[in-house]
Order: sequence, then C-alpha cells, then structure tokens
Amino acid sequence: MTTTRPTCGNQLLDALPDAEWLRWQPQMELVDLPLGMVLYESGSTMGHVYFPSNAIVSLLCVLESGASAEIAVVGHEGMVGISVFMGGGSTPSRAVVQSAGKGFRLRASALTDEFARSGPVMHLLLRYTQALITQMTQTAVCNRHHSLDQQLCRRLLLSLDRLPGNDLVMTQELIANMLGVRREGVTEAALNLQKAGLIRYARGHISVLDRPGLEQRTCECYQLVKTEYDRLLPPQL
Amino acid sequence: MTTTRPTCGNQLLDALPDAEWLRWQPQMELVDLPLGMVLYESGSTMGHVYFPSNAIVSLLCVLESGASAEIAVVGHEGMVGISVFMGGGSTPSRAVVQSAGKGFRLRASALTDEFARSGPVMHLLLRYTQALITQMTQTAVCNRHHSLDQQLCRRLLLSLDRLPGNDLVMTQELIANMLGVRREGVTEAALNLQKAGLIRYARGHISVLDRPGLEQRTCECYQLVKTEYDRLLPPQL
DNA sequence: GGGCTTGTGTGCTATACCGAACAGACGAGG
DNA sequence: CCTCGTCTGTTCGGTATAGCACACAAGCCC
Repeated sequence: MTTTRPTCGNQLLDALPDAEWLRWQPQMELVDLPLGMVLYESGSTMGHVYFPSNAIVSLLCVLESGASAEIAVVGHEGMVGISVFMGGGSTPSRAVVQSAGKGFRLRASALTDEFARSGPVMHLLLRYTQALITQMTQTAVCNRHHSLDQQLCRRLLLSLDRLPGNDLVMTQELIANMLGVRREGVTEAALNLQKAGLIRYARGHISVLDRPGLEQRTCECYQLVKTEYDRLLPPQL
Repeated sequence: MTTTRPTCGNQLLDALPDAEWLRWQPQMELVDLPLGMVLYESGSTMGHVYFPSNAIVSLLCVLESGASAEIAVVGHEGMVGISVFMGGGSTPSRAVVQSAGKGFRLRASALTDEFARSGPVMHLLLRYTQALITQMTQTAVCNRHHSLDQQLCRRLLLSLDRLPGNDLVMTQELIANMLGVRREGVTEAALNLQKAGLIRYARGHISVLDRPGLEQRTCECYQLVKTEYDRLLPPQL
C-alpha cells in the first residue's frame, strides 16, 4: 500500500502528477477568500494565481457606464488568472469572490516557471483554458437569446455545482450584477421559480428544493458547458 | 543586404522567426475561402488550422433553436482553430467565412508538432489566444448592454480593419445573423447610420463614408479590444 | 418581356426589460 | 424597545426588440 496524497479540494491541483505536486507544495498558500474580495482588477498585473477549493469566483467585465456582466464562473474545478501563462499578465476583466470560502494561492512567477517546463501541467492548464473559453462563449449567446428565467436557473446551477449542499448565499442584487440585468428582473424571475416550487429564498439565502426541475427549466447552455468541462477535464485523470 | 522574406499577408505568419517559417513553408497551402464556407462545424474534429490573409472568418455559436451569435472575428491578424493546440481538438462553435478571400492552411498535426517545441511560436499563439478571449468577453458584454446602432458600428469597423479600402460586401441578413438580432433591426440601424451620412449601402454592398464618425458612434468595446490586440501582438515583433 | 430569387423598407402587435420610485419586512445593534 | 440598513416585492410608464406579414425593387434566368 502506498500512502495516497491528501486531496486539497481543487480539481486541477488534485490532478497534478506527484512530481509536480511536490514541487508546488512548498509554494502554495491556503488563503481565505471572503465575499466581495477582488482578486484582480481590470488591467492590473496579476501577482498570484488562485485555485479555489470551496470558494466561487466570478469573472466580470465592467463597462465605463458601470454596467457589468459575468463572463465565467470559477470554483473548485479551475483556476483564476490564466493570463499569467497565456501572456500579457492582465485582462480587461475583474475577478471577484462571489461565494466566500478558501483557496490556494501561488505566485505568478512560480506558475510561469512550471509552465515553461512544457510538461503535463501545461497541457492540463491549456485544456482548462479551452473549457473556460467554452463557458464564456456559451454565456455570450445565452445573454443574447435566452430568457431571464432560464439564465437564472443556469446561474443557480453553476453555483450549486461548486458548493456542497443545496443552499446558496446570494442576494438578488448580487445575481442581477452577475447576469447584467436589473435587480427587479431577478426578483420577478426568482418569484417564478419559487411559485413553481423549485427554490425557496429569503434575504440572501436560497434553498434549492428541486434541482432536476431547475435543470429542466434552464436552457441548453448549462448542460453543454458541463459536458465540455467533463470532456476536457475528466474527473479521473 | 540580406534578401527579405516575402510577407504573406497574415500577421501571425509574418511574425514567425525565420527558422520556424522555413520549417512551415513546405507544409502551408494557399487556399480559397469563398463566402459561406464552413471551416469547422460545432464539435467536429479540426483537421487543419487556417491563417486568413484577406478573408474574414466568423466564429459563431449556434443554439438548438437555430439562433446564433458571433463571438469573434478572425482576419489577417489571427488564426482559426486554436483548440487544436489548446487541447480537445474541437469547439462547440462554428467557423464560417464571412468575407471571401484567401488564406493559408496547415495540417493540425503540423501545428501540434510545432507547438510541442515550446518555442517562440507557442508563446505567440498563446498571446493571440489571450487576445481572442478578450474579444469574446467584450462581445458578450456588448451584446448585453449596448444598442444595436452601436453594435452595428462596431461590427462594421471590425470588418473594415481586416479589409483594404472602405467597401464591404455583406447583406443585412448576414449582419443580423452575426449580431444575433432580427434582420429588420439591422435595416433600422443601418438607416440611422445612412441618414447620419456615415455609410451608404445598396443590396449587400456597404460603402463607409466616414470612418471616424463610426468610431465615435460605436461603444468603447471596439477600441478596448483593438488596444488589447496591439498590446499582445504588437505589429512589429 | 415574364417569372424567379434576393435584398430592403414598413407597419402592426406582443413582450421583455429598463428606470425610477416606493412600501413592506426582516435582522442587527443600540 | 426603537432605529437603521438591507433585502425583497410592487407599480407605472417608456423603450427596444421580437415575430409576423407584406410591399417593393433590383438583378438573374428563361
């Protein structure tokens, strides 16, 4: 019997080969990611990359007018800060903690060093980036063509997939910012879902009562993105 | 005096170091890219990658309902088929020639071989991918928050940047498919621009009369993406 | 010329979402 | 207890776009 490596809760980290894991371990910091924490501002140089374990991070694109839209969600399946290894070192978007929790932090230079080895880590990160791109593009079409009800379902499922249990902590105001719509619109959509018996919520706390119901009510975008993640990043590597 | 290498019209290819250029040259095919040609279908395996010279390719995301939206535009500044080296080998989007012209084609395996060398080509392609991601995300917010008039301006400028001269060949129907809106909406927006003296058009032919006017009327998204391309892929490498 | 396709303009209704204002309801803290 | 801030529900009017139907005009083929 070999002693198995302890899992850290982040799928990318847990998928690392042992050699890489040993190299990284001394440099990884476990950090708190409180709600609202800004990991990167638009255009800022990224000093670290983050691997969420039970936290969820939103990648937001903010316009001059202050209006915004979420372009992707990152939780225990991914990492925040891909432009560190893609090049450029910054993006014109903002990364905000949308559900508090913990995550691992690694200095950007450590990641670029690892990336320069062109080993399995590089290919893992590139496949992850490809999956992220799919999420972004599908979100874009979804914005354009699907109803707010459907988008709300999709968004709830995205959070649900990245958290244990069936409870979410998120106000309607927060959801509105993420979907890029008015708060009142979210109120209405949430009422629809509540009337249908799919969710129950009160003051920033949402309990999902009928997850299959949500999956049925949402648009194709949710499943399509999920399938692509599974294809590119199989749970068992 | 050394003999200078002939330029081929694609910025990525022209930016290749001589060593890589010599390796690639025998494998590159110059191909015709007629209007409407589908380079990749959603989910299909990519056998080649394409480097447009004077053609323009749209990356479209198509929904089950048949509705679609363009997520990015690729012309002489880039390449089509990034998922070949990102991993996976396919994307859930479609690549269609939106303006006829020529381009260079390379077998996917040749590109992955080159990529595996982890040389300057890899970093160039990754930076390009990063720029493409920016274009996708900005398009997503733009879809959400900006008016059809502004989006039409942006879209015309995108084509204009990738073609010589001031004339575009594109019907309103085609533009509507790309922007993910109704054809009638495009008619109205185009009328606005024509009344303002910015463009003139007739039966699929658009002449841009006042490019600065278009730039002024469009939203921030256009300039932001352009700036990011210039940052990541400086014209002089 | 006649008949066809393609591209463009227009007129309706329906609906989804925005903007703003406001009312109630709950929870925390003094 | 009361106050205050946060979160949610509701309302009303305005606008942008969808969906549909149709008219017209220009080019193409016969």
